[in-house]
Amino acid sequence: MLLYNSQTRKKEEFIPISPGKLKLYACGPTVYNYFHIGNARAFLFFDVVRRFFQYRGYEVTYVQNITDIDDKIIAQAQEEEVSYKTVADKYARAFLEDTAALGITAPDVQPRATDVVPEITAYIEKLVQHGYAYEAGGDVYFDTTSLPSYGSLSGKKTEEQLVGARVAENPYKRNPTDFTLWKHSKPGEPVWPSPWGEGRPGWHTECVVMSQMYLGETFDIHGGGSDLIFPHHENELAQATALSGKPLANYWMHNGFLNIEGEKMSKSLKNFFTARDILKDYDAETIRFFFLSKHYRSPIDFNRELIDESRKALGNFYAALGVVDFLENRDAKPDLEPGNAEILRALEADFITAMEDDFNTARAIAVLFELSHKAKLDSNSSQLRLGAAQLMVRLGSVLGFFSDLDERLGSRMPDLSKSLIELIISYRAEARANKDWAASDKFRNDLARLGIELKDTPEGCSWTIKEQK
RNA sequence: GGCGACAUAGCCAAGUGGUAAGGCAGAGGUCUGCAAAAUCUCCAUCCCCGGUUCAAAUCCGGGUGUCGCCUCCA
Repeated sequence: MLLYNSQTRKKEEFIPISPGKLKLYACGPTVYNYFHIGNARAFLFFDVVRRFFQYRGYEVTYVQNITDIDDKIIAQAQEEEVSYKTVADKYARAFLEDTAALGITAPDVQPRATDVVPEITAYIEKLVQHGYAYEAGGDVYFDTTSLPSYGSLSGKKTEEQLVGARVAENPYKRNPTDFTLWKHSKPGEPVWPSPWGEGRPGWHTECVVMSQMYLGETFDIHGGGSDLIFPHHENELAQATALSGKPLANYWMHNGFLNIEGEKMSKSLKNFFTARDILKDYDAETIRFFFLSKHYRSPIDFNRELIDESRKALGNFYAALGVVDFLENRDAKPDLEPGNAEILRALEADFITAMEDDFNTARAIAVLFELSHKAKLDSNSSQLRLGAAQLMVRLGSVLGFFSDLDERLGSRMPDLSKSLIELIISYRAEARANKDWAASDKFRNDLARLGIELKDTPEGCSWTIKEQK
């Protein structure tokens, strides 16, 4: 298993801390608004990381924080003219709803910053005691010059930061790169007690505390979007290194950004899409396919034409399932000739190889297409076709596809409805036998209007429910 | 100013030394009452210029172009 480690900027062989176990932490949302489609990419990707390790037999512990203390939440509360807590609760709930709608399995632990404030203040106290942090003007800052290794994750040296000069002047900071651990409160802001007076913790400390609480001093993978490398992850690492002298995570993984029509997504350009909005137009698996069809570290351009393409491509998988009557045969054990069994084994190996090469999901999807092709090919034995379809579903599930075959393939439809459809099809067959094409086409068109698509095959007429969206 | 990424067919996208996966779109054939589906066939020499090598999309150097981070941000 090769992973690209952002810290070393190389692909490295993955060696778990405990054999057969994966401890994974990925940064979750700050709940000040509905999360956008770019966030969705990160959440989806780490969902796939988790799924793949599980498929490979790992016992995975996946922790994702919910940041519910933050300046942006305070600002949003003022804008909506409601309480701070109302905003945090509202968007935390929306986050859970929308990730579930995207087919993302909930992490094993989803701690909230507000639940761990005492632990955070204790952590900051230790940093102060050991000389890595100092109080100034009611705030507490981390002294970046106290840690020689500061900058090792992002490759930034503290001296160079002075040149950039984009950091706002703060008279209390000893060094421009020092970052806030604790902020004193202004009137009307939510507060928690601390040795430095009432205030609230900074973002960087929340994450390091929550990750170590549930995963230990050092865990396997820490992930998030590439913009988090600096300063967020750099600062988490600095705090952890200061206190433990050990790495926070052995591997740092960061997904690439998403552009909208070739431009950076931003509210001012009005090209800002929430996942919630996109889910109104596209189903979750189409969005998932769209993201996974490109490597996770590459930037990706989001536009409707490309997602329409993804939808069509994904439809091929379902077409293959329809061809082999998958629902009726999903549990059947195909009786494969040795040669055919070997073909399927080789394809599964290809899939694993692709995924073990730093999560090459694009190549993994190509394997699914090969399986789909095998399932559809008339000249293949019915046993091979079924076996290919079953493998396609099994491997596709690792990527998060095929989550609701019953719904998608229509077997949840009440038997009465099914019987009615079959009845209409039998009338149409009668009309066709009498070469009454007008009647035949009317039956087909009327059913099509209801979203039921008929296909005449050599074995008779089959029907599928067309995707609604 | 510092750091980094990317450049493959009309579009999307794999591919880090041995002569270009896959998807979408397109063209033609088969099948079909028609449609759809299915199936068969076709469709690139990898931004430019040098270099290394028996051999490079793949390594090195130099260009050009696009993008990101350095400030809250997935």
